[in-house]
This record gives sequence, C-alpha cells and structure tokens, in this order.
Amino acid sequence: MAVRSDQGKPEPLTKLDFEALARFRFGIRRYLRFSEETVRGHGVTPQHYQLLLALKGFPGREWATVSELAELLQLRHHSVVELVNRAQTQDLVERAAHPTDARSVRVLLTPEGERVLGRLSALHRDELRRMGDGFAALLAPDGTA
Amino acid sequence: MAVRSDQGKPEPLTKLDFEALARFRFGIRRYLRFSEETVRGHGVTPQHYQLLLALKGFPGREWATVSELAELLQLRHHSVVELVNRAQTQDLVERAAHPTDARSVRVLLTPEGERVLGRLSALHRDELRRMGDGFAALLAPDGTA
DNA sequence: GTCAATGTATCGCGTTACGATACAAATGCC
DNA sequence: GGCATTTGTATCGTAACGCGATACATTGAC
Repeated sequence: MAVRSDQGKPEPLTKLDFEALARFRFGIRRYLRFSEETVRGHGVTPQHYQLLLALKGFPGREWATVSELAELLQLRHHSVVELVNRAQTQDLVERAAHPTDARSVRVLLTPEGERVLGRLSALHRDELRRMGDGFAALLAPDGTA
Repeated sequence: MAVRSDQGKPEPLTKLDFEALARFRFGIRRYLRFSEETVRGHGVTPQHYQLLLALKGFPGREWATVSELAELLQLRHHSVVELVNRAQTQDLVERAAHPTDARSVRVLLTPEGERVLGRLSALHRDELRRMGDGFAALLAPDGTA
C-alpha cells in the first residue's frame, strides 16, 4: 500500500492507491444511490429513511433524543430539528416528552414510519447481501482483495 | 440474519437487523463526515475531492469524460458539467479536446489539482487504515462480526 | 443526406444543511 | 435558595448543490 507506518508526513500514493480510494468511494456512492432511488420510490427522502433507521436501530430502545440523532446522523443539532420537523409533517415520527429531562425530546416512530421503515430496510438488507463481498473487497485499499 | 433465501417478499427484520443497518449507515456517515471536514479544511468541497479522485483513480489513465464521471460519481450528466465548471474556476481541473470524439470532453487534473489531491488522499488513506477493521465489521449485517 | 442516438451545456428551481441567534431547563456553586 | 454556566431544542436567513427541462453539436446507420 506504499505506506511506512503511521507518521504524519506520508509518502506519495501510487496509482493503485488512488484507484483503490476511488473504488471505495464509488462503492459508497453506488450504495447511497441505490438507497436514494429506492426510498424515493416509496415516497420518502434519504434523510427521512436515515432518521427512521437511526431510531429503530438504536441499541436497547426505539427512540432517541435530538442530540443523539445528531451524533448518529453526523449532523448539527438544528439540522436534526429541521429534519424531525419535516418527518413529523409526513407522519413518520412524533415527539414525546423525555421522562427525566424536560429539555430533551424523545423522537419516536409512528406506526406509519414503522411500516415504511420495515419495507425499505428489507430492500436495503437484500441489496447489501447482493453487494456483499464486492463491498468488502473495496475495503482493501491496495487493490489486492 | 432472519432471512429465508432471496425471495422478493421478505420476512420482517429483527431488532438486530435494524441495528446492523443503522451501524452500517453510521459508519458511512462518519467516514464521509471525516472526509468533508478534512477537504474543507484544505479549501475544497467534498464534490471537488470526489471529482479529482475519480480522475486520478481512473484505471489506466488520468482523465475521464463527463459521461464517465457521471457514472463514477453517480450523478446526472449536467450535474457533472456544473461540478467541472466549479472545479475549473478553482484551477483544480481543466478541459481538453477528446482525441477521437469531438462531442466528448477530456477532463483532467491541473498541477494544482494534483497537489491538493495528493495531500487529501494521503489523509484519507490514513483514516481508512485507522477505521480499517471497524468498517469491515459493519458489513456483517447480523452484528456477529 | 437524413435522422436517431449520443455527449455536453444552460437555466430555473426546490431541497437541505449550515451559522447565527434565541430561549428553556438543568446543574454546580456558594 | 439564588445565580451563572452548561446543555438541549428551536427559529431564521443564506448559500450550495443536484435535478428536470431544454438546447445544441457531433456521430453513426441506412
């Protein structure tokens, strides 16, 4: 992979390194593209799907606070607020009082959100299995996998 | 993973399935977030970096046509046109005549684009090695990896 | 030479994430 | 218990970006 160890000043990348990075990026873009077209075909935006998935996929519970979602979705707090607003008008999620902290808000799925997420997640699971090994190969940045 | 085989009508996903999908998505978001902050810190947008990388990472050559880029970046043709326009004003890429097809355009890196890409790609390579196994584990959708 | 197919470019638009800002509740300190 | 600091959520204006619709040039088939 043309790397020494883990120093700050790296030696130049080889053509193969660039190709591997590009392949990896392409794999991600392709998956996200599949996801986008799939979810839009079901009437929701990619952001909505990610929101629903983050809620249902939260370890141990089925809801999350705005701050937690900001971390999971890697967005700013107020971007999540807006996203939740939008999803709420679509009847995909709802807000509820936090049991112990009156500042926080519990964001949780509506039955409709649950239904949509179920359908979409199944399609994503299938696609991931389809990509499966191909995706894993992308992770070998020296192109030898 | 709670799957039968590969039929169209899937059985419902388990909590673990949802968690795995959410983890996978989180991993992607995290990587893209790292990428965005890194490249912006060097004065380019994420789209610019992806464009440069697609050019330099093209197997066998160091340039690509607009159509090829549209496929690699998973964008519409005209979105790529606009992206190339923007990158061109930043002196990151340039257009050149296609040798055999007068309709096509060769998009290639400028020396400046080459420099920027080299620096940024090294950082991405390092980050990927850092995430390395963690990312691979995300790919096991049943959470057992 | 005509015509469909291909490749690139332009324009206007809607969405979305952001920074700046504001407000409410909780926490720590004395 | 009062008060400052921190934490959590929300609002507003803005800029970037990808897209659909559209236009134009070149190629290739016949």
